[in-house]
Amino acid sequence: MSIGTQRAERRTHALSKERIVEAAIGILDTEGEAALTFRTLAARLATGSGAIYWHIADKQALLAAATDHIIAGVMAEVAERTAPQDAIRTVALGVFDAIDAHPWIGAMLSGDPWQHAVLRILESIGGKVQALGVPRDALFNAVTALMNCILGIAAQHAAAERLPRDTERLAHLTAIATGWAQLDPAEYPFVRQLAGQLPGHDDREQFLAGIDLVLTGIEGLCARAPGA
Amino acid sequence: MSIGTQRAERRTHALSKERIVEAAIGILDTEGEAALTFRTLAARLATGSGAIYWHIADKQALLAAATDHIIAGVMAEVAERTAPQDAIRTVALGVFDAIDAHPWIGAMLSGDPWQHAVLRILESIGGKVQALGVPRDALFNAVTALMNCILGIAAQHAAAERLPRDTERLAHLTAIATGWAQLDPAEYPFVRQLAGQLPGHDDREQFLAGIDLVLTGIEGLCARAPGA
DNA sequence: ACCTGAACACCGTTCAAGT
DNA sequence: ACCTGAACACCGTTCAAGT
Repeated sequence: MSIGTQRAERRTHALSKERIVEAAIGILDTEGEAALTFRTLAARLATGSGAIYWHIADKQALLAAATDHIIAGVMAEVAERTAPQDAIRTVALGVFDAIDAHPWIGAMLSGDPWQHAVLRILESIGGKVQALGVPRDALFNAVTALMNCILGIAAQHAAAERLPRDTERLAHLTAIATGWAQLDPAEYPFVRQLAGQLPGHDDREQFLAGIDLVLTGIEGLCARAPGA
Repeated sequence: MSIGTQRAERRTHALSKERIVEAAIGILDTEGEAALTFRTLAARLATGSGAIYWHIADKQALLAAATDHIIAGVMAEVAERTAPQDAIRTVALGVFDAIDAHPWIGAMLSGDPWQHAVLRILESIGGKVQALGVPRDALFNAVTALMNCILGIAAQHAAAERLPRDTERLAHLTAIATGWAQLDPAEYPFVRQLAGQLPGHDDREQFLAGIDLVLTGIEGLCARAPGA
């Protein structure tokens, strides 16, 4: 949506929920969460701030709609014709990459379990977990646990990444690790020991390792079930 | 804000970071997240709003300090002399119950991985996971995954619980489930199928089942390591 | 029906001035 | 050193008035 030279060009079409949501995503992605206000959004859409309320209830609904727009795109892309484990990893990585590309959806996804974007993920994962052979009475807990772990790990990653643009990742992590190393040895022996591994770790690998732990646990549920 | 008898009693001692944090927790717990402003907090402390800034950097630091205060209390209570698995479950349930009692810490814990409260949990869990016999090169990923799952699942629960006081839990869940059941069968077959189990489920059991999945996965890591 | 933009009721934060 | 509270620069949201 980068128009380059001028921004608030004359409106060619009427306002719509979709155009508002896309403009909001543009602001969130390029200028960050704090930059999205009804005033900046109205300016970009070349309208009054009150006009937005004709199409969207309030700011929370706007953010939920923006999140849903992105997650819907991700879920539409994941292929179906692979083994359940791989399909689940694909969905999980899709969510991870989406949060990485749009950090602001991290807080949204882990902040409201009833929003539509979460339902999409639940649906996408659900059938695959079922295909794994999880017994019926364990399915509810297994699927929700898996989804919450995906959202939880990905959200923490997104929050960790949310730092001043000029700070480089390695320098930032090194600074944090130095802080860990200086903690009281009597109170924080384990965290101190972990400090050295912090700067060098790979986020994506860390994420997938976490998902695989949950998948291993879910496979354990299937062992006692008969059949495939 | 109901002053009851009277709230803003004469200050007997000087302001301190601890007194400010405790007053903030009081407001957050009794009146909710939206009710905490520097004005209401200053009123309760019988001081000017600017005085708070002498002791605490800004609102984010205030919320982080309040979260740390609560988590520090929880971590101090967990016993040490049990088997690693049980000890981990105890810590996890402690976090779950703390988020249940103080829903506002849910968003805080899953929104900033570098805050001190998260370090406390990491430290508390870390030694126990190590005691489980996880190989050195898998420890970092295993511990962070477990912690993020604990925070992720508990945060989703806290967010789900954050609803108008007059709505009763069962009625609310039933309404959500009805919405699920009315989704398009072609697009949401799985979620529709899950709808029936939503109103009757037990949150605490759901949480523990999720943690146990991760623990099973972690035990799988230990199998290939020699020794205990 | 849909849009405009001033107005309302707030915020977090700062800072000159007090003690 | 520590506190006061008015002032500043914002918010989200509403609503009479326009087209």
